[in-house]
Amino acid sequence: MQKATLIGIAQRTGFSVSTVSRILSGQAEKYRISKKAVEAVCEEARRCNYTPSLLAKSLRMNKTFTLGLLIPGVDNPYFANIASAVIHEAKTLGYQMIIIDTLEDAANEREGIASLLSRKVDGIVIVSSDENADYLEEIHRTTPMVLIDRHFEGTTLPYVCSDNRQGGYDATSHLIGMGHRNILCIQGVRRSMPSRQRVDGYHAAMREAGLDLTARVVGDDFTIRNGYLETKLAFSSPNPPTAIFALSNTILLGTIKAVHELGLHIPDDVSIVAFDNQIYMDFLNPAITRISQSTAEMCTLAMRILMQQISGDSTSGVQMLLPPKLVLCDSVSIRH
Amino acid sequence: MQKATLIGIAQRTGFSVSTVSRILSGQAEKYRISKKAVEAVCEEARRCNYTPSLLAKSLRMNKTFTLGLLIPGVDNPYFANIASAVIHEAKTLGYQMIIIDTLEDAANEREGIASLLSRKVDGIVIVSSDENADYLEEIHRTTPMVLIDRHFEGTTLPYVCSDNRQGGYDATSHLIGMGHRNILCIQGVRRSMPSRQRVDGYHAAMREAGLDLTARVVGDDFTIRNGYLETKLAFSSPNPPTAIFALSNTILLGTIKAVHELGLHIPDDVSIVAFDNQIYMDFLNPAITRISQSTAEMCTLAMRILMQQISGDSTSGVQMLLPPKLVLCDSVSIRH
DNA sequence: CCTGCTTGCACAAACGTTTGCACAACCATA
DNA sequence: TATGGTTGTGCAAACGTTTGTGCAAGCAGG
Repeated sequence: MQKATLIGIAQRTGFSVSTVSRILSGQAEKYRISKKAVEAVCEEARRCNYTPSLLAKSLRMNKTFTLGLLIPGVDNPYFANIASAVIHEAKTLGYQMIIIDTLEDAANEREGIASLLSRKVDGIVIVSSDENADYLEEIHRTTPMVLIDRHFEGTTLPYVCSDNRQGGYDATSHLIGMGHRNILCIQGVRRSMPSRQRVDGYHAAMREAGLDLTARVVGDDFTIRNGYLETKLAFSSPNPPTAIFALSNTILLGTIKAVHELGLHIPDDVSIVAFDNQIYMDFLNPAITRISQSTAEMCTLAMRILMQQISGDSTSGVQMLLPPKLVLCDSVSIRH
Repeated sequence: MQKATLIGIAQRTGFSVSTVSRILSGQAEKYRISKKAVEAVCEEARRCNYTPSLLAKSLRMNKTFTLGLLIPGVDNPYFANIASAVIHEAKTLGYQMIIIDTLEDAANEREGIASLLSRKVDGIVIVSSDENADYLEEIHRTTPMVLIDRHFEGTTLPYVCSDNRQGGYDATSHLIGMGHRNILCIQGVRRSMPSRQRVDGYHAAMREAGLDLTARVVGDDFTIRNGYLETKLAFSSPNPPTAIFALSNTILLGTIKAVHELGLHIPDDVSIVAFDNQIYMDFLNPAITRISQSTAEMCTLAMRILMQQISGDSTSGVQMLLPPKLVLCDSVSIRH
């Protein structure tokens, strides 16, 4: 049986394994290997369709050219964007990605990380669903890692996230500027930093406008269901909001569904601002005013930070917040 | 330096590598290893935080517990759905997924496959962007593989796809049944089987209704841009359609944008039926009548087929078409 | 003819596992 | 006292690479 390995080729060409290895890894002239040998080996390699085993190579070199990405939900378009950007970035850097969907569950996350470590990935990119950073800090002592989208307080872990507080503030200020006082804020997973900071920004803007008392924050999930439920609840209350700040694209969809069912119109009956910038938001009628995060840039920067760690540059601990952008559309009306 | 490997543990506990291996891989009682040994080894393994190297294990066992998924675009929500389903299915089966985004490009696809083979993945799931199946057939001779969503003619490669012809037929029939005669069909990537078969179904329905002459098929891409362009073009023609059949969710978005810009209303001025079932379609105003594919089921079945190949059951060559479903919403009006 | 440099290649260890085989020690039976 | 089975463990090969070291042959200069 013909084996398409260095050993097989060595036997069939009569050269040693080391020579074959050097030739096939492009180090022929560095080791001054004869033309004859190079040709014979290449010829045979082509003939038997040689594919180097990255497994063996990785074992020997202690490098896998593989990275891990953990995200809370591939199905959420926002995270799909992140996955897409990370995959492309990785490819241009010569890496392959293993994707793990943690479903917003810390246990899944840990299990996933264990699996990645066992596979000796060269680095980990993570949108964490964990409550605190201790576990990750521990891992980071031995493995390159970068947080994306969600970070932790008081940690030295490198991260690239949006300035969510600013985003929350901008969105709320915009609504206030348009004359709204009774603004409902529907948040995502409470423990997550993005949600907390967006809410912070919301509160800051409300306070600044002397609206502390009318501030209302509800919900606890980045899901359509959550947006739907909280919107319905709010409008069955004695004092329904004139505007809603939906803290994610999924929450937005739920809100819209509820609003439609209630027979209300956007923006005449209720104004809406959402977080995230999904393409379909342009096609909703009306198009949704929103806070756009620069996902692509976030991923590019994160990957750069990861690569630095991998290549051993000790300039670790880089932490960045990217400014979000208010995108004005047609879902906010003036309130007199 | 303390090494967290079998060898290290063996040295530190005084047992042999083989004994340690058997203990740590849960074969202790099979080999009748003493309680004392088991305890000592487990203790030490815990202490030094032992993580088995899947690299070494894979090399030895010739099995990586890793699969590859190639898709034309993670950013397209339809493919994101597929990725999500495949990842979950894989996880329950004990596999990890490497995701490759081919961007609808055959060269990327081949490169990606080469990379996967080099990593010795146990199997490949693929939504192919290639023109024909020759290359894949070649690979399939040595590697378990299953096609998803897109298949090829006259191939023995196993696949699980939607019955796109049926879907195209159903969508078009529905429009015809509602009184439409001038129906524009905006297709996706022409060479892809889904697009071709949906168009086939469209033609069949038109022919059946004696509308061969008014049939019109345009476009060549599963993108928003394509939908937008072709819709604009169609409405600048002397004989604009009364209904549009958009062959994907992305094309639909482009069409909607164009329709809005043209100041037309759905469904009063123009009726629309789309392919794919994305959640946001429910939130467009009006909600879009569509042909829904059972993505989750498709992936489950595909993974089952793949697992059969991996476990060596020679019941290969399973090819399935799943029936799509017409979901009636509000984007089609009656035409008298 | 001896020395020393270049050229071209081979040997063998190492990476961290799994596993077939061997084997010593012990015990029970004949 | 042999014989034979059980119990607990170790040895070493194998998986497919990379790479430091060694070395023989050829050649030039003294």
